[in-house]
Amino acid sequence: MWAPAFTAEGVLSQVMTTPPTSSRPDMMAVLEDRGYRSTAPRRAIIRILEGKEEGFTAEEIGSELPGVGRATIFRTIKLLMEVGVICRLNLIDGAPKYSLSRIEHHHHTVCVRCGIVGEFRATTVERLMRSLGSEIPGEIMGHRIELYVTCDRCVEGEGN
Amino acid sequence: MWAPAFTAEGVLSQVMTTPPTSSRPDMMAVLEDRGYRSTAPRRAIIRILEGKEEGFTAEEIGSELPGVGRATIFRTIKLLMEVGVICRLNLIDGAPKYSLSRIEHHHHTVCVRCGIVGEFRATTVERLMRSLGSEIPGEIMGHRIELYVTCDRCVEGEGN
DNA sequence: TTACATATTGAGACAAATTATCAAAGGACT
DNA sequence: AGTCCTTTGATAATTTGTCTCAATATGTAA
Repeated sequence: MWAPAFTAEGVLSQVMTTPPTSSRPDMMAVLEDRGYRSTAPRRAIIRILEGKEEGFTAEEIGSELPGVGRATIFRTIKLLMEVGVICRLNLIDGAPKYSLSRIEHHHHTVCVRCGIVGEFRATTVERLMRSLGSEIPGEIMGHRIELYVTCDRCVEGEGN
Repeated sequence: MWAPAFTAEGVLSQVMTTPPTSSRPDMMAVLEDRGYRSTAPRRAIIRILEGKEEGFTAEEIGSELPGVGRATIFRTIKLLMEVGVICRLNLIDGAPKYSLSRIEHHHHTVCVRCGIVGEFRATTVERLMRSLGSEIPGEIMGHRIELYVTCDRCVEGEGN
């Protein structure tokens, strides 16, 4: 068990990494607000997700919850993405991973070695995106930025 | 058959979209330079790829080349990615798609409706990435930016 | 141009990540 | 409790790749 890849520290509005304790939405409440029912499997999945600070895979959740069907795991993940409380990202090789969305709009860092996921938000990024908008044809609907890094932890443990 | 989502026009170093005729590397030559053999299946795949202006899927290539084994399609795509002449990107839902790399380093626009892919390069993006580097823990190894848009064509044909 | 060592291919099994089907079970509301 | 509609689990099917392995094609040296 270890601390998240990084925490906010000395960074201002420019670049803002997420402290692990930043407030998260009550995921079940969000679902209920949208008319979805509060069921035991959903609550179980959400409870597991709440402990995930650095991204997770569907398989990971599944194996922590034998008893809950695989299809339900995927259905719930999909639902949570729809309502915006988790989001999907891709490792360099395209392998899927999910992450909690604790701050409105953000982007991810993914360690190319261990796959650990971090979040950051930078107002400059948003500003840039807005200005790109006027140069690029079509209506911009959204964007995704993934920063591939070698996390501090992997840099240190280089030799093993 | 239709024109690419957009072409360079009135945009300078700031944002630079790719004109469809921009010079592309001779993909087979690139492979040979790396010691890979020039085989009939590889040449066939590359010939198809050369006609793809807006991104393609592996399945698409496969169905245009019955006769070439599925494994070979994937192997060749992988090889071309390794040598850097094509790259992989993800649709909003995570579905994979590939695109020719006609400019060194670039990013993609993907239509959320029709999936058509465009490329752009913006020096501002690179500058931003460099500055993010100093704020984010770990060594930045690379990044991926995808802009999800509704392309002009889909905006027009709204009602069908 | 033949001859060989090795790279490449195609078929098909296998794997991972989802999605679809459908009958059974579970919530919400009266 | 009863009803209606949502959700679930099991399992089949799909999609996107990778692996194995025997058969074939290439590049190069003779």
